[in-house]
Amino acid sequence: MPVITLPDGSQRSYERAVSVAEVAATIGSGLARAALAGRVDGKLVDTSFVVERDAAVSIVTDRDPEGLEVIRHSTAHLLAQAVKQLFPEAQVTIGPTIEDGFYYDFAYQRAFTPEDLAAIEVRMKELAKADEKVSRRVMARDDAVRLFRDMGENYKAEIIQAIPAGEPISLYGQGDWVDLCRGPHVPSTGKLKAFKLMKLAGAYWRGDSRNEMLQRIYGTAWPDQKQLDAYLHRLEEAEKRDHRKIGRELDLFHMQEEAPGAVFWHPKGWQVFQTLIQYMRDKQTAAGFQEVNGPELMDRSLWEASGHWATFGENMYTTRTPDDRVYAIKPMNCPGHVQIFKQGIKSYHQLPVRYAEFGKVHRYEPSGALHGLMRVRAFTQDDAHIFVTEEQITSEAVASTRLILDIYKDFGFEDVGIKFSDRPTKRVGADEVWDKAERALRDASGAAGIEYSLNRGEGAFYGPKLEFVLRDAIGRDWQCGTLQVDLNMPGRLGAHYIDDHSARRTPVMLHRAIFGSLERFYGILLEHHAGRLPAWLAPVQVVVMGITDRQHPYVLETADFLKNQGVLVQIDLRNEKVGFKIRDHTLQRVPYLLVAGDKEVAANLISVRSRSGKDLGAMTPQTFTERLRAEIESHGRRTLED
RNA sequence: GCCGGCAUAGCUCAGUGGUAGAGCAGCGGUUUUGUAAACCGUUGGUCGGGAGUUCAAAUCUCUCUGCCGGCACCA
Repeated sequence: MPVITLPDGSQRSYERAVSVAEVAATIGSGLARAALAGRVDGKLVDTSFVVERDAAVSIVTDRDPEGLEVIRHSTAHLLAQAVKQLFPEAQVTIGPTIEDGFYYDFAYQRAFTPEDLAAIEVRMKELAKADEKVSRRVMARDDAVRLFRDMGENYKAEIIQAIPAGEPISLYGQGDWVDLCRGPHVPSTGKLKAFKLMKLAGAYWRGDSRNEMLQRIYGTAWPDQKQLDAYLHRLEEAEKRDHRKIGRELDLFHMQEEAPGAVFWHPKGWQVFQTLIQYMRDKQTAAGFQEVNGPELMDRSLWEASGHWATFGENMYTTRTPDDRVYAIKPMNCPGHVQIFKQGIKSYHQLPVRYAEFGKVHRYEPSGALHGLMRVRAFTQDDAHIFVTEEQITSEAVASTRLILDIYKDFGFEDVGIKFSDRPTKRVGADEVWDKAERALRDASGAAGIEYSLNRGEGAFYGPKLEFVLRDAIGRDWQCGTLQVDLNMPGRLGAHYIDDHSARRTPVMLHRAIFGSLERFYGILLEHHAGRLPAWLAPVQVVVMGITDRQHPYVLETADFLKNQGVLVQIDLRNEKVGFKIRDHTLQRVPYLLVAGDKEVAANLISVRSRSGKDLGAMTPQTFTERLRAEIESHGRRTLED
């Protein structure tokens, strides 16, 4: 005689044990139809789950996040069912849900083609339309292993084998198809109304590159067609802000096959790059950093001493010179900075020593990893190394953390996540040293009052790190900044300072980057702003144009004035209608367009239009410049449009 | 690096074995223009590189390179 408590607190009692579906039906027929799963005392279950004693029950529908999960998970099963019907030889493996959808990995003797994908989707729609009942049953582990092995599903059998023997295994079936699954699943395939297969890809079995490659089919699923369409539209919008496309359209940079993973910066693109560097230079100088510059090429012996040769060697470019020496092109700036630190004798009075470099590094990345500006082989780091005493670690780490978060705000990134990466398998230094370094970084995090998630085994080979992760305008995460405590490399490279007892001590080195890779940060900015860089970053801040060629002298004069005030300005004297010029420069995402006709010339004014199409009225060039300067100094927090 | 796809004019893209195309951009001209595309004319490509099949290859095959989407790796 279960008494069931619903989410609104109301209670219903039943004569006998009831299923979740029956509970839904007694509440209302609409809810019964919408029920995808249930939550019984907090546990997610199928609608067929039978409640035998008093419990808190809620009905999960497609309006609940869990409901959407269930839809996606069940759609993954539907995909596998369709694949097995069309390609009986294919073996199933795993099919989890992911953000916005799901995937399923299959082992099959030949590659699936885009045509196969279309056929699979058609079959999925047929199966959904047939509205087959989804049933759940439980069996002992070894029976399940035997069942799947008999079906020729060796991967699945391997997965189940890994489950502890005592645990019962739940199987889900629909029509002729059965799969191992924890569930829950929709009660019948007819609940799956809006899905689409997205792409084919390779994926290693168990995510290990030493294993064979399976074929992964990605799909997306939503409660209804409208939400599916909205999702597909979002993808199209995201494609429009692809930095590679924007870079070409705005003539910022290009890449070509003779220099894979390296960037050719065009004049406008380099202007932005320089703005980023200058901004960071000013911030760092104010924070007590000194800019240095180390050599690109250093002898192999130095990289052996630093530990790079052994632990990072396969990512390094090397060159053999006519005198038969082997040099490596620097993949990191730290060894160079240690050399600078080592010159002369450093006293503890001088610490912390803060060296910063806009250092261009080269790393031989796997060809498949390259991706526009986001993943390149030649990139510039805003790399700093702070040499401190052990006592200074905390205060310096706290100061760096503050600086990092402060700088991200200027770029409009308020949502910053922090990860703590501890010792990796491939590392240098004794475990006691790592214990100490990890403790120091944890203490510093505590002192800075930041929260982080743990990223096990992802530290650098020389020390643990904090990683700062930005979330961009379309919700993607990008790891940019880093702060690392290094108790290894200074000693390996023979750095020391003299302490207050005239003794030689090895300094601790903090590695710190804020942009991380300037190239990548630039790409993130382009996508974050969809190319509409705020005026303080824009390569061309203003275009001045006339209506006819009568205004040309005034246009030139105005542009000169702006230029002398430090504004990045271009003129447009082309023989075109003003509408054409407005369109052209708007597409180029120029923040402000200044138009001069006879009226403006007569009154010494300029008409101002923003790239968003807003008419900001006529003002003197002087007023415009002052307002633009205020916008630039605020890093776009206050604009002319406000 | 691995799996799959793709590579045609500056850009976006047609062209599936029989003389390489369109729109935009560029160039020349006309037009002197008031806030997202005036009009007319016109230049431009060893179809990513190499090899092969064929009377004939942008098109079929092999191979190399690069790019794209994933995986693995990672800033």
